[in-house]
Amino acid sequence: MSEERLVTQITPKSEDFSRWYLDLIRRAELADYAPMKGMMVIRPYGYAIWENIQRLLDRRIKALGHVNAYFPLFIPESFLRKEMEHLKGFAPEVAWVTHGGDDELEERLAVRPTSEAIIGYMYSKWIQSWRDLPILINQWANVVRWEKVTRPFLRTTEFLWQEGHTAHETREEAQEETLRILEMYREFVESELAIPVVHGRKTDREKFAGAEATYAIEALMSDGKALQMGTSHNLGQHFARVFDIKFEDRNQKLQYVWQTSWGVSTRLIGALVMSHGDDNGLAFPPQVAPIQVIIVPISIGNWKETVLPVANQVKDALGRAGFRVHLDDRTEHTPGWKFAEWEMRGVPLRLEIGPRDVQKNQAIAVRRDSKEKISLDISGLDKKVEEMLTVVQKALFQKALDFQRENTREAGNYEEFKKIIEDRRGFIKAFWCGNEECEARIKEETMATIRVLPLEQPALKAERCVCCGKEAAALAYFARSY
RNA sequence: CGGGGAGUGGCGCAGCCUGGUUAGCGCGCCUGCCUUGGGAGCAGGAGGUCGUCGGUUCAAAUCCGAUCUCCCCGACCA
Repeated sequence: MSEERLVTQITPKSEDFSRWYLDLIRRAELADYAPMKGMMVIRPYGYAIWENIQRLLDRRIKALGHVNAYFPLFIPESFLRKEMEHLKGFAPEVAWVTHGGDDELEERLAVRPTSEAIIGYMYSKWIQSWRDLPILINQWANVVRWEKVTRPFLRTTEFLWQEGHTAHETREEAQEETLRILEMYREFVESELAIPVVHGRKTDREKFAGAEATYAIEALMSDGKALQMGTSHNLGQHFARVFDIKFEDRNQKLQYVWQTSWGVSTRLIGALVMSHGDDNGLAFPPQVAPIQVIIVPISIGNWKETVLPVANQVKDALGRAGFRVHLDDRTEHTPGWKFAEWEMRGVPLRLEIGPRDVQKNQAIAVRRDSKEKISLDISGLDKKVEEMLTVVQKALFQKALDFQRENTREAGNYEEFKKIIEDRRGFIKAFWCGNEECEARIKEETMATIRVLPLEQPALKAERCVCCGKEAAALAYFARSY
């Protein structure tokens, strides 16, 4: 019966993945539509996830020597125009400010779609000597891209992200930084978000406008489509030349700096929904869950005198131990209703405390991911909770990893490739000749694109391109993507 | 941006084709009683002017036009 009721609220995942995703985001109060096209409000329950992501990622960014700063939201048009390749990449989706009050501006201002231009300009003022390098700056900001098709969290007109911008003395240093960040993202997403990824280089066709090389982490969502989770760009000296970012090197020669830029966005929240959610709702990894432990008192008889005080003690104890814990002591809902509600909201661990439990000085702990129930002694509960959250975190990752492995297939020829994409989706590992025409043809005919070229490439012998049959240049991961 | 579908109390929908009293239904919400170990029950009650603007008409949720927004399918992207 509870299953039937849920169905009326959230479309089952198997029936319509897209509606399931949208229903869930609104029912769980992660976000709501704003009245302007493509814009959303991130509600407190959703924003709490972003705060957790920020905290956990910011720690890693700083551990690698970066510092935070903040650059302006507006960028003069002439700055964007200096880098035509960059401008062409973003021009169709830039929002322009043309007036200040009633007065028309002499020069239009772009609402930043990304900050390379304004940061490049500032770096040119700040950098003179090799002693000024490297510059390792990160910014937490909002950016605007006037996208034609939008989806909550996955692609919105305005979104929140973190963008790192570094400048280095040598090409090698910049490349090292680019890969160091890629690894940081991989480790962060896998260990904190419990989402397994594949990582590697993007093809020229898919790389960032103005970059020499783009690297990315990509994950498989549970509908078999890939989602780009983060990118790290080696910008070479493109922007340095345009913005005249020069320094006198150790040999007293004037040269341009070598730059990188990299970012992850609120899209990660959408990835959490699509990776771990099921027909009962969300399932958050404990590391980023807004609430890690929900306490539901079993309200029977004089529970307010007997059960509630114990529940409060447990809440306080877990709170002191550092857990994000919430006690649902509302009187207008039954325990059963609360069970279903908090499962839908993805809380990883539930503690049920009723009169019987109080008698025995115990609580019932229930995992969101497996529904497994066990009794725990209330004394020393924090240790047990810690253990269970660790187990849930690992189990979610393992489940997602199993899914990724089951849905990563090899295609030896184009017929196989097409069949897999049609029937199963998922990742396809296949060889590619390196020719952009094959890449384009595959996209045209199957809607699949090269997500990444893995960094660790097998030694090539007589392998053939899955599309044209000519000599292969690289192994690639293909998928249909968001 | 092209093709298709849709906007009616908080949510999900019916009504529209064939204009005509107080715009219905389920869930939710409020009050009371009674319940509470997997989304309880009964009784009473509040809440909408039909996305927005304009037109046709004696009369518009219903017909016509424009516009905004959402969803799906394609072309473009964190």
